[in-house]
Amino acid sequence: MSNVTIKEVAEKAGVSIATVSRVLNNNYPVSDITRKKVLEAIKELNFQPNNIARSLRKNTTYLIGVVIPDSSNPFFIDIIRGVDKIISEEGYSLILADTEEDMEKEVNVLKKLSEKRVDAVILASSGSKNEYVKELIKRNIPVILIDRKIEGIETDLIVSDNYGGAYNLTKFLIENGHRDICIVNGNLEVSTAVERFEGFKAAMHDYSIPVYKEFILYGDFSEVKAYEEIKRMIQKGKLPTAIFTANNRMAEGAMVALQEERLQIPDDISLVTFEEIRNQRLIRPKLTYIKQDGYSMGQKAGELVINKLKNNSKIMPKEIIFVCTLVINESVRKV
Amino acid sequence: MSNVTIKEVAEKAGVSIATVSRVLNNNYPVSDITRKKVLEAIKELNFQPNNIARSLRKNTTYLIGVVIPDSSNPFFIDIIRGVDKIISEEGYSLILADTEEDMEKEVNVLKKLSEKRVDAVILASSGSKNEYVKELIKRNIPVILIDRKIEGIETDLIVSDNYGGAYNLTKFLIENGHRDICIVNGNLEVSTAVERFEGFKAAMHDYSIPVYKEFILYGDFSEVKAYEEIKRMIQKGKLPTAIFTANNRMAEGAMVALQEERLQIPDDISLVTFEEIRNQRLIRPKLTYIKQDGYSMGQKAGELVINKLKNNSKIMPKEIIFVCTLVINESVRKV
DNA sequence: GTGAAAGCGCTAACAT
DNA sequence: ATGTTAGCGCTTTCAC
Repeated sequence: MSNVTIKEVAEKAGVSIATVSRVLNNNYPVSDITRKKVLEAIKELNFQPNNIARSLRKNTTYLIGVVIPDSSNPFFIDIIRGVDKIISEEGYSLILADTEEDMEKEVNVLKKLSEKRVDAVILASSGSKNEYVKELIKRNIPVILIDRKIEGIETDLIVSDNYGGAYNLTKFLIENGHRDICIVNGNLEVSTAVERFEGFKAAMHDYSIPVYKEFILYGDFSEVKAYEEIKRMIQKGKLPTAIFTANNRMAEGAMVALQEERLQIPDDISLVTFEEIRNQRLIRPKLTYIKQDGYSMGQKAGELVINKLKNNSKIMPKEIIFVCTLVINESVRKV
Repeated sequence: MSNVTIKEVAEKAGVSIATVSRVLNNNYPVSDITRKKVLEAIKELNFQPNNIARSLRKNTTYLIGVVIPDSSNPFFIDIIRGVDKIISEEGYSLILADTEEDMEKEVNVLKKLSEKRVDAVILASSGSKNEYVKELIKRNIPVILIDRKIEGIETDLIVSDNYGGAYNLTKFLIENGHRDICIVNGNLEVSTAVERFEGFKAAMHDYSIPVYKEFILYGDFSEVKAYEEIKRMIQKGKLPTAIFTANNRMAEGAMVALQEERLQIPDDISLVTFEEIRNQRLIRPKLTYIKQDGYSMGQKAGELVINKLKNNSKIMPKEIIFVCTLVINESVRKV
């Protein structure tokens, strides 16, 4: 039931509150003897500084908002872990918000974070348009975009090379003789989905392979939608020789669908995906996929934020692109 | 670069700051005409209330700390999601902290949360002893323990029936004819590990089956430790007919170890585990396991917290036990 | 090296 | 229904 303040400490130590503040912050000269008295009083009273008062005064909360679209996707959890690793060492805490791929929720969440006066926001957006982000920047809250771009926002950006990765993944299929390739897209309101689709189309184009409309499936990054779309395609009867899913969750949905339809990977159909699925090592066959490094991306975001906050730097916004590597396993057959 | 305050709004609207506060909080009568003026001024100035000032004044932050031991374990992420679901609807934000099964980190994290004046803490502890938690409670910060108990703390508690679940899981093995059963324990400083071990031993005892020392493995809930311990046991040459791992991560480690040693589940050896592994559906064989409901546990924790905060209730601490169900799949052979 | 005092932006008790 | 004002707990400028 205690709520000891600096004032009580000052009284107990027989000094002014200013002095207590000085030993607390260690930023002004204080004689050894008074310092000792103050520290003793702090210990005896079990005093704990009130960071809210400090925040009000200094206009900084040591809070960083991290906004992700899907906390059931381990990729975003990796990002979280990377961010936390870096910022917690510097005394910051992480406010986590999951928008569930919903732009309306995203705006509400950002508003809430802004009112709570977070020092910065790291955002993996649910769309490619979000005017409210400009509001944050105007209010002097640095925003770091991670994984997903937003149109018309000049700020730091940390992304994977989605285009290049998708291109290489498609190329790998083509070089293995595949021509009838099905792509399961993510939500095309999101930059990563668009870029992966573009990379796919570019590779097909470069090898002069037609892209059939019935092999372009429109998913939304969720497992269930991918599952449904693939099921529907199969039941229509015309099958591709290979499927490319635009993220890990949709690959999981694809595997379940193929399993249910008794289509063997890779004998009956090949499957590749962007981003590793969970427990890859225990799943047969192991999928050929494009590896992203969410943890490092998160760390990088953390570093950028800290740097920005410490140096209050008006440095030019950085754009950091993580190269993705192609990991070849056993889910592609030569045709 | 803006930082509009209530004062500027008041000036613009030609009223006092108290009136602005009143329309903001909507808790005192204000005439329609003044309200309209104020709202207009707010809109025009793009005013946003400063929650730090409000927090200082009202002594509440609408921040809830959630402390977990391992954010790479989807069970704890489920808990987070459940908590977030409930509290975000009520305007609260979630500060996430991962202690990585490290008690020292845990204490530091709690200290930080306390200084940041979170309204409550939901804690899945890394150990069964944590004196600092008492400190929080003394400081009037409600603490809800989730998943893991702490000795000598009188507070709300949300746990699985670890003892019962482990008992039933062991019983299932026994009823399938197994006698040489190996258990891979979690960190026995943690209540869940102890209770699962106790449940295991009780079942063995009830069926008068000896527990051999060489079949008691001491893991720490991590995949790698379980992997190593099982490898070591196998290489010693004496094999059980079944293995019981005390959590999902260790089951994953076990599967990798068995895979590498070319031991087929369940033909060469049976495997069961507490808590579902990731992507269970895609892994052969599907494991027989004890299902926990992290999401519901998290929701329950959220509800308890909200209830506590809203009613400032001095209700007796609740102890909520989630029954665990045995899910029978194909990883156990009859012997 | 230390103290007095202003003030961060808000809420709420007290006036009117 | 509205205004005045004290004060939440701290930091920091200005004196001395």
